[in-house]
Amino acid sequence: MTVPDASAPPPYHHGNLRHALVRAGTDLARTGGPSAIVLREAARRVGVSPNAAYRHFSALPDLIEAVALEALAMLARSMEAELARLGPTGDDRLDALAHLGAVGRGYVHFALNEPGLFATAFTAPKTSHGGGGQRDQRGQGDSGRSASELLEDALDKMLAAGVLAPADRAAAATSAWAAVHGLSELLLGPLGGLPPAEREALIDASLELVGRGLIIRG
Amino acid sequence: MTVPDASAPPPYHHGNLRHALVRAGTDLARTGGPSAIVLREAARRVGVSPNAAYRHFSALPDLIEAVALEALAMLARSMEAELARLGPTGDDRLDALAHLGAVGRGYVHFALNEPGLFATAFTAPKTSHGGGGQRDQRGQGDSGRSASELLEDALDKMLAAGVLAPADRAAAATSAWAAVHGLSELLLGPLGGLPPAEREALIDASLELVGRGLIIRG
DNA sequence: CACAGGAAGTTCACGATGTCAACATTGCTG
DNA sequence: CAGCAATGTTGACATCGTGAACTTCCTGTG
Repeated sequence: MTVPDASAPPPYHHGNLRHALVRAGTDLARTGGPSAIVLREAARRVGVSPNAAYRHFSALPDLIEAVALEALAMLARSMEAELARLGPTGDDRLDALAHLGAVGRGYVHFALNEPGLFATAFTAPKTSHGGGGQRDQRGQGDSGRSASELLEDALDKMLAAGVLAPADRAAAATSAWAAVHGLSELLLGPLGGLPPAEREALIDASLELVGRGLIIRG
Repeated sequence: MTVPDASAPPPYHHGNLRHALVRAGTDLARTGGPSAIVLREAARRVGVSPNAAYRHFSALPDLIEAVALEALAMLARSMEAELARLGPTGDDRLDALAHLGAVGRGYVHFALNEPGLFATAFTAPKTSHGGGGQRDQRGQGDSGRSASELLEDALDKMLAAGVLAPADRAAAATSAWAAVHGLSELLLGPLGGLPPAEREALIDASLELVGRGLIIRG
């Protein structure tokens, strides 16, 4: 279904090498994290000479960054998926809280389901930011919104529902992100051996702590 | 001052190669993170053949793990340093809160001051845990307590002061750790370009959020 | 419709790295 | 003082990222 015409021989030179390499790189990262992305192996899997990659990427870090962008998009999709299974309760406040929780859950679950890609998503964006005008660096989900934008949306909803104090709004994004990101890393690293049951309980507890910290006092 | 006897020629074979290699590896990690730890270079710096390292480490990951342990110890020391500058206020509750804050601040500051070592501290402990009886895996600070133990101490103090609900005690450690760890990673990664002033404000806000989430309601 | 231009790949080559196997050295122990 | 075992050294390999030069083959121009 991906290939429109299977009978024809592979097009011109290859067709779309760049995309194929990113796919191969993604597969590598999936099982071994960013350091598993090895240029020669990716080329090998695509059936092309190692140096062919240099027609599409300036160097290895460039490929890795492309994979990271892909991973970021998947992260966003995971959050969207969790959002999609949300039923409105009728109470704006509860809805807003649930919204934030879903975003967080989607985040942590992506990390747990795709540890290699998750790790890849957060490494080495050191390459020049180019011009400087663009506020978003791609990596969006199906809704066209990036992971961080989905978080901001959730916080805005809380603000609108009156569960989040305007004064806290600014730091809320980073704090919430930090809590969820840290939890993910911990679950993948030091707390790796945790049984699924305890793990889920911990996720719930942590998300609740974030909520408690954010919610307007009283 | 580090070398007790500078007049004598280097002892037997080398003296204490293992330690020297870990030191060299630490220096490498300091500027480039775990991936900058390269066996041959470490050996080169110590003035020894590459393969000499294999008398002390089964392979590269083994060296990296040793460096990670060293980094963990420095992390603990950073937290201890922050604790040391704490003046008792007379109020147990405030003391407990300040204690937790200091632990968190020591954590984040270490991450910011030693990004490479911080990154190294949390990577690839995948090697077999050996027997299975030992509850602590080294990496202690000068007080003999590891970073995670220092956190637990802070939480116990909060419990004793009545600021932390016993029911929350279990998840508190992980949640607090996650928040602080995530904040550190974010400040080093996606939020890397933040000006110091904003950064400090963010740290304060995040630590306060953790406090708010933990503190007994009311 | 041929053909030049250039994009996309290929082949060769190099230096660096992790690691294995065999060999050399040296301090300690009986 | 002899030999053993720990500690280092040499030599060799496969693999990796990457640069330079060469080859194919699509595509736009006359």
